[in-house]
Amino acid sequence: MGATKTDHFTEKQNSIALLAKALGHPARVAIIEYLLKVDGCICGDIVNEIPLAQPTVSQHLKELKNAGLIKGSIEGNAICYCIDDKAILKLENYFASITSKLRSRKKDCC
Amino acid sequence: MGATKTDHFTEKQNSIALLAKALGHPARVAIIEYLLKVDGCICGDIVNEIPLAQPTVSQHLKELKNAGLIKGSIEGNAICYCIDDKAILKLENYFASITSKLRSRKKDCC
DNA sequence: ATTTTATATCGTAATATTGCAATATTACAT
DNA sequence: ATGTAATATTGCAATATTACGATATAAAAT
Repeated sequence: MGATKTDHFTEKQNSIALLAKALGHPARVAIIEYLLKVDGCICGDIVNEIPLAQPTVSQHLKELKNAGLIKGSIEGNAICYCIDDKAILKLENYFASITSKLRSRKKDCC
Repeated sequence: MGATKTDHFTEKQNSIALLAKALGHPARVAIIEYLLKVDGCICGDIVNEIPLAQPTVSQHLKELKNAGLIKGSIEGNAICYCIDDKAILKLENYFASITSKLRSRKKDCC
């Protein structure tokens, strides 16, 4: 069938999966890292930094935006994209809570 | 064409994307959370906890294992799965380094 | 030896993703 | 008004993912 059965899982599980999925492609990881490197918004030139054709980059940007990982606002004839801190923080908190639970684990395993 | 161009990105970008992709499905997030809840290895009964058919769960387990997020070892006629701490730690560190850079960001944006 | 239990693999259908050429849109500059 | 630059959308081909029934495997229990 091929369509994810999101209705069987909790909202939190779905939202984490959505964010993770958006970062599940190296081009999108590279975009995030580039936005981080330029320290703030970036108007234009993302396309030149990512080794993929312009429509493909545009599509990846759209997916990052849909997932809430980046925000974009029109700035003249360019577009200003930047990381949405909240989403990254959500991921950090999630993994931090997992590692904290792992550290307090009693049983040693595997 | 539909095949990810991994060769254009750094190894780190690819490895983060691989881990993120593995968590890019709510069933796999649910599996990780269940392994966390039972505090250690879990031999059997993962299938009963995830609302999907047994072959589907088995496939998701395989993907988590391929990505290095879980380890599995045969334990009689059952199989013992548990979280691989290193992978989760890698993700936590990655997002922590991003948020730390975000916090020290000069420009306020968007 | 046979049955049961736990898990994996195969085959396959439905759907999603990836990538890009072609084209459209939109704002700015001339 | 026309041209240019930046980005988005459309359409499509190649490939990947998701899900599951059927079947295989392998250890434990009877």
